[in-house]
Amino acid sequence: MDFYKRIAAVGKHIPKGKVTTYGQLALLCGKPNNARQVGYALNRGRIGKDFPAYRVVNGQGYLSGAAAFEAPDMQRRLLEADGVEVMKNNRIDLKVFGWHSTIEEAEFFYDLFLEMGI
DNA sequence: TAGGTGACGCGGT
DNA sequence: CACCGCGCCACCT
Repeated sequence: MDFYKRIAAVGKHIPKGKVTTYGQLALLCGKPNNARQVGYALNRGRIGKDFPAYRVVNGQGYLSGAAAFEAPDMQRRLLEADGVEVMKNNRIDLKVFGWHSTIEEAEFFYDLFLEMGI
């Protein structure tokens, strides 16, 4: 299993106007205890330039990776361009903008990984 | 090879 | 809300 390739594959399905979390990506990729590695991979650019890293926040809705973008407010501006409301404290209301993936989607990705051989 | 690190997460105080 | 501790684990020294 190639964790990083899986992350890249899932990233293409995060809906515009929604955000996901490190933990949820790890879960969908089959490693529920590897949320830290998702952050690590993004920080080190291991996923790929086309991956929408700005749509990933931590479990509390905070833009914990904002400092790693080209500009400190880059992630915020990209999200607002998506129609996502970012609060003053650099936080997002996950109840409203969180991507709540379903069991069906989890199974979809499981099958996708199988097809892709990753 | 042994330890330190961290875009994490959860539970407790 | 703010801390804090702990479990987690691929990567780096």
